[in-house]
Amino acid sequence: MGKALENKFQKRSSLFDSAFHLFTTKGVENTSISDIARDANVGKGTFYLYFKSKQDLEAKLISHKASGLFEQAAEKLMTYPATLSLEDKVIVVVNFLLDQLIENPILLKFIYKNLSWGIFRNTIRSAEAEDSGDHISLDDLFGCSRDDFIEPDLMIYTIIEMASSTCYNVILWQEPVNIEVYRLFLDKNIRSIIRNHKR
Amino acid sequence: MGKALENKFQKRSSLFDSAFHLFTTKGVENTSISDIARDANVGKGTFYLYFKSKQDLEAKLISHKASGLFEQAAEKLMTYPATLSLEDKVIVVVNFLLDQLIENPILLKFIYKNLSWGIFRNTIRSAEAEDSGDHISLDDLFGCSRDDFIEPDLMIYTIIEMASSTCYNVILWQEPVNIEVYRLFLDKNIRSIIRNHKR
Amino acid sequence: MGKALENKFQKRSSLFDSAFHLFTTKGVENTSISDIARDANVGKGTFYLYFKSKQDLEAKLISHKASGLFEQAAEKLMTYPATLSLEDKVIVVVNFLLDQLIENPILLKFIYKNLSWGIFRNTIRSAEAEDSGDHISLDDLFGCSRDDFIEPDLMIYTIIEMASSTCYNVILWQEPVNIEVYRLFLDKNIRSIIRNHKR
Amino acid sequence: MGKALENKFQKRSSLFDSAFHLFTTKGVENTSISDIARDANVGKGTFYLYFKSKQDLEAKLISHKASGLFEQAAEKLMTYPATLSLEDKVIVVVNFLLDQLIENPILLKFIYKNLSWGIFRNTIRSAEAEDSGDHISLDDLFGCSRDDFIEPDLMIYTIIEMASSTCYNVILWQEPVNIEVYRLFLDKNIRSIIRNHKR
DNA sequence: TATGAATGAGGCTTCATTCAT
DNA sequence: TATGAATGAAGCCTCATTCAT
Repeated sequence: MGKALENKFQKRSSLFDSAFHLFTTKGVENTSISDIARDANVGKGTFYLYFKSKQDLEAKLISHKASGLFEQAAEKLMTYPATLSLEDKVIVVVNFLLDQLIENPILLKFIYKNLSWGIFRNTIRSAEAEDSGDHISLDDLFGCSRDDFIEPDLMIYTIIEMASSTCYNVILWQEPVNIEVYRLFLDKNIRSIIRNHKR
Repeated sequence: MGKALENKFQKRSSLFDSAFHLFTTKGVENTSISDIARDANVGKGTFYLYFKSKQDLEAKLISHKASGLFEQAAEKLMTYPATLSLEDKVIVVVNFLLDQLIENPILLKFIYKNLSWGIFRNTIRSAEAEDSGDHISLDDLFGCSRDDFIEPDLMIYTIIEMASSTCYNVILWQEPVNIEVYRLFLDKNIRSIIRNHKR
Repeated sequence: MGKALENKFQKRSSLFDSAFHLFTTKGVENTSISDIARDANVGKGTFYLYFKSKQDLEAKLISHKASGLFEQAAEKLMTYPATLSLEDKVIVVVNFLLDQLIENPILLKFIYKNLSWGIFRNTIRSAEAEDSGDHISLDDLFGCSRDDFIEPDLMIYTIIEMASSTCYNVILWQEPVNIEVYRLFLDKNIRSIIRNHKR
Repeated sequence: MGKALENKFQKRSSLFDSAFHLFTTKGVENTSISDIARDANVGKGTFYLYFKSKQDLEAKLISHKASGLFEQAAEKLMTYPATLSLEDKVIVVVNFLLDQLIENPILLKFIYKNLSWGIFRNTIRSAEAEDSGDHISLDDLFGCSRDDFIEPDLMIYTIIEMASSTCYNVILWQEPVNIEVYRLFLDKNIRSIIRNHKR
């Protein structure tokens, strides 16, 4: 039983890995379920035992990858004193994510358009996903100082959207400036946004 | 001759309209070239007289729509005194675009992820496109006060990315706040970004 | 398992039969893959499980049919005493093939231009084909008396080309003479060619 | 009028040239009427003013090219004394054709499968073609010594089929021997065939 | 649970042919 | 006579999905 279960997880994991590899290499469009099954050394029919469709797999894969990122960010934050101001906490998190994506541009390419409010909410806040168990909430991330801000959700939303949408070109193509120059302004802009939301 | 030429423009235009309608209704993915041709009352082969592929049409359509938007924004700006500060000019333009997209959320849905640096540069700055003739430059938009700013391109880039990526959910789903609330903070944030780039 | 394998052979065989029927009836050009699949009571996609393209099927079909013919010729030759002169052996083989094609003009029509040096060498001599296993060599056919002739390959080549290219019109259209008249001269001419190559 | 007629011939000729070029370069199959018209600098509709279809053009082109060859062969024969034996005349003609095809393997490739009894008869003997006027008859070629042979048509047929079908591989691929070796045997074999038909 | 052969709908694209100019 | 835009039938091929083993 344990072995069967292990085997099951292994197959699912293998499908995830193959899909990620193919999606980032050939593009989601040009990757067929056959391709994924073949690459995962799994029968074509087996795919349907784990995922309803390519879209289903794609969503779960994004969720999976994004979860991993945010988890790591949360862990990173733990290493800092809890007394850190929210402003500094956000900076720490954003810069950590930036570092991750700089190191792993393929991951960036994949979750680019999806690492935004929708996925953030679904990934971080919800517990409906099957990948549940290891979720963290927004409040976990930033502590319970929400009362100090006007529209704190909007604030986070704006920061995430701005950071994720701008970093894509900067990291991948050094456009319109390289990442080091960009980081200076990003930090400044984030701090401004936070201040604009202070009560 | 004149008639033939007129007919040609009409066909191309008809294909554009049908494609826009179907893309925004059913999604680009679920729209086939057959669908477009049928909707445009045009033979399937006729499509290929005007576009190389669905991707080709999509790119041209985005460019076409975005061009239109920016042109209108530029015209709008003309109605203001030229002595307006760049800060105010940007605010005027962004708010104009916001108004357009609020009025036309379908257009927003379509150009959403594309109204960014890449398309902005290609659409506004370049003249290589076949749809040329009616392009406007970044300098036309904001005057020649670039020297007053550090990394003015990055500044514009950041503003465009932030505004376009945040407004999507706000306009379409009133998430995480409604557009009127959002506008207050957007203006503040834009002004902060501009100030952060002042020399 | 045995059943599945049997089913597979049956499908392939069915596709072969349908293709042969349609190719000889409507011509290769005018036969679509859809036609073949429909005639074989097989899904269109199934075709591609067995053949890469129509050309692929065509080549395999020619090889298949020609192999069959030459095998039978070889078997026929076995029934004659081994002491037969090469001249007589060739006459026996050619006349056997002629008889086969007279009886089966549709087969003649199909393999007509292909039953020549290229296909002969590829079909008879090579073992690289997937349909391998039942190939016979030129030496098997004629014994090892090659040393008695100048350019024995050229001799066989000339005979095959002459016989195959002439018999087409004669068998199918009785042009310029009927087959019985033709046979008299063919035998004489073949014997002459063989003598012209004798050392 | 003369100019219009000249223009007409020029267009037809241009279409012929382009078709020959494309047919021998890309193959008949892969050449579309559009290709031919474009290559000939002629409107697509214009094609249909001169030919009914690609097949029509192909037949006329083969006829055209083969006619040219045989005409030249006849002219060549004129330079020999009329007292030459038929055997020698045939050898002269065949060797002349061989020389032409050696010099122009592209032409060989094109008319290969077609330079046989059917086209020979249609090209040489018939007068129904639109390219008429410059035809020569079999009798013109060989004089009126037909009575000296049994089945003279079959004799010529056999020689033509043998020579044309064998020379293809020999000239183009030097298979199974090179052309110089082949020529020795070809001449011998032709002479044998003629003798086999002598009364 | 795992497989992969079979399916056929439906996508893309080409091209012969027509016809208004 | 000459053109080439327009057409839509028809071909090729892919692929998500099913199902018997």
